[in-house]
Amino acid sequence: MNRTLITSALPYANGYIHLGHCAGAYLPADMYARFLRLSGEDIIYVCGSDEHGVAINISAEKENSTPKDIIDKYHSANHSAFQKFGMSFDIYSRTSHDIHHDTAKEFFADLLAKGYLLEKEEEQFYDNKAGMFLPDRYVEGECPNCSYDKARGDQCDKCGAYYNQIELKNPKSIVSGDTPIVKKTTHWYMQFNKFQEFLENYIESHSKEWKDNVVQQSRSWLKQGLTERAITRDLSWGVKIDKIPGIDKDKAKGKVLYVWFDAVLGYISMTKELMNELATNGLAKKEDWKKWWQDENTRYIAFIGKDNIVFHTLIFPAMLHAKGGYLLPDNVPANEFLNLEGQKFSKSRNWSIDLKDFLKDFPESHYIDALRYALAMSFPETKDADFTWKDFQARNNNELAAIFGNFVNRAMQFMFKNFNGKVPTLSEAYKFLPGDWNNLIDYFESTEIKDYEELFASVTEKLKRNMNENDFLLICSLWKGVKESSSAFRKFRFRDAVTEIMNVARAANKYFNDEAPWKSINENPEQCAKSLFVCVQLVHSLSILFAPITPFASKRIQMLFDMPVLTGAVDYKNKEANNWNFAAYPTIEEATKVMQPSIIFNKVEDDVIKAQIEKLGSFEEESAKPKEEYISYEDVMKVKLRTAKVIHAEKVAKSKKLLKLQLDLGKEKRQIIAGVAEHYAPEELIGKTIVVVANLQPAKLRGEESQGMMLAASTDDGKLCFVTPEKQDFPAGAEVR
RNA sequence: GCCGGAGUAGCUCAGUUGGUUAGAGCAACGGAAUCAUAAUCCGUGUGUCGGGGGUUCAAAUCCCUCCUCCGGUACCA
Repeated sequence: MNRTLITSALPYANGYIHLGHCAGAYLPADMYARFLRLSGEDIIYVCGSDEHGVAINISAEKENSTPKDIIDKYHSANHSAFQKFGMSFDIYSRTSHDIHHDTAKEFFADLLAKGYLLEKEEEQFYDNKAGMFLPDRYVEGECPNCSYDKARGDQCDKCGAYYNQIELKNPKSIVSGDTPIVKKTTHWYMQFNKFQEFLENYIESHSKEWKDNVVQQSRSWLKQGLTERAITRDLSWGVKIDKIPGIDKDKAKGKVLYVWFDAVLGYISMTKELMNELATNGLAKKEDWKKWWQDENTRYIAFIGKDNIVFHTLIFPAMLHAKGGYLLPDNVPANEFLNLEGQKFSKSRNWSIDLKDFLKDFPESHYIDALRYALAMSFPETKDADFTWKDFQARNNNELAAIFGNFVNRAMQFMFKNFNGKVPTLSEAYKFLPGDWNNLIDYFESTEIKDYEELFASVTEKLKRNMNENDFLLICSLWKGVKESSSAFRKFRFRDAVTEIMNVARAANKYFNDEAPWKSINENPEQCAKSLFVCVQLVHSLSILFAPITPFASKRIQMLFDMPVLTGAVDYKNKEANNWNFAAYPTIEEATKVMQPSIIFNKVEDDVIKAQIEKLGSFEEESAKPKEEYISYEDVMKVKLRTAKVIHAEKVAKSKKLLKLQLDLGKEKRQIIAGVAEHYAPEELIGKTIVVVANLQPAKLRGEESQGMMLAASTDDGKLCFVTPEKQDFPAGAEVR
């Protein structure tokens, strides 16, 4: 039996999952997992919350709670949303568990012992009052580059410059508000440069079968050359390293693993956790996690979004290789990004659909199936794709409900009304049909496919004794759908797989039309019985083929028959059967009792869609207004604003956003570099009177001196307009207050 | 600016290593049918394959150049 380990990128427990995430790393993985389970493969699908990192600390402080509260909140919210969405994780755990900490520490200890980690002493800010070092965003100060006074420790939000935090001017600890002191601290660096050649070979050995975007991005990183990267931080929240064997306890005190180092190891620790759980039920041994991570017969597939590529193609593989004995990903099928109604997902603009919100508005399982289907049909497999509500509606109404749902409904209703709720019994004239159907599929299976048409034409009359052209064509379509979808799934071409499956439902509708049982029920009841017998097989087969996409609907359909339900869900006791290929065979016996069917997919009305579209971009309740801090009158007076007339404006060479403005301030002339080139053409500005900050410390931008700052209003979504005096002919150089 | 990616039918997208009249689904139009949620089935495409140039017997596909869009990165005082 083939063995496949599947993981999806661990969602960060500091926010809610939205549809973009689902389309990127989760739904494809779930479909793949369900498909493989239905194909009789031995698989586990592992995922969970990533619960460490500075951002969680900061959120906790902002919300006046603890990191534990934050991760509990988001972990349980995301876990429950995923469950309702039909995700078939074998385990959805969290990196805050002890077993994870132990696993991460073991990796660290081993890499340390092997000499892959470098200890480096560096200067960092230390808050005496709080008694802690101040990593990244724990310190604010004036940007050394642009003098912005709320610049963070690692990067300035305003100008985007990166620098070493001790370069900040007037630094302040955001913990105590005190001015921090500079103190020496030790951090550990992983020497990724030592794996450059190994990783180049690794990437090139997969360059043919991996997606282009994945290979390209990995190559691009390798081309720049891998460098040493810090893998520890001074923080109280995370995997503590001070008790690791062989480490200097004093130096390691107060240090935790940098989140990117520990998060990817979550896949391993969660696998261990799963095996421990299964062991308590006698379904596995505790040591079995090694089978999944170290046995060469296991394939490892890591599903991610494109933002995670290098972590899974370079950094994690380097870690696994350094540790030794571990499998590297066989494939990293990264999706591109999903847009929403033509724009990027954005929480701050409320341009987003959180999974939990969808589930709240559309709690019925058929809507969840519809969402899965609509997303699957627009997976960003080769390029960024777009999700629109109208597309969701059309996919549901015109395809899922009209083609698949309608076939199931018309066939089952007809049978229920005309055959007393039982699968029709075949008459003497059709008694060979089930057997020949089986033989036909066996024949197809045993033949190499060059051309479907040719293959189908090669079937002799002997193999289809009781079949007419309709029966034969339908069986061919079914088998082709089973084959082609399977091959598409294995190539991670999910949209193609779903299309192939939908084509089977189309063929089934055509069969029903061509056989016209509503006519033959009177003219030729024996043929009518046969038609319905065939249709019932198709209903069951479709429920299996659709299971990776619409597991809830598949379950409802299969519940109509008195048979085991097969949706590719987690089931450790029934692993062997290859139900995927079995879907091509007739499996429902004559005279089987069937339950009364009901409509499977309801339509989505226009007003529902309209309401959802209107919700986008608007905030339901007034979000708590950010508290503006008051400043003193003196502070205001410190800023000298003056009117200025633009004499000349031109683009700064080789820059996208910068304009060089020559200004008349009455008594003097000045040059200002302004980042407005994307909003104003130079000639639009010439002659305008604007307002500038006159006493700003001069700075150099792109080699040009800038002596002030031009006032402009801007919105979160990037609109910008400059501020002008109400009377445009107002004298230049006038003070503004 | 640099590095990636993209630009194909009204819409959403396929087009594998260059090879016959460029495809699918949806929408639109015409027809058939009335078992079924007016749901189905059949038929219907004059697309400058972003523009221009080049290589080739042959280019959506390879090369050059320009334009537009999206990421990342470097300049948003």
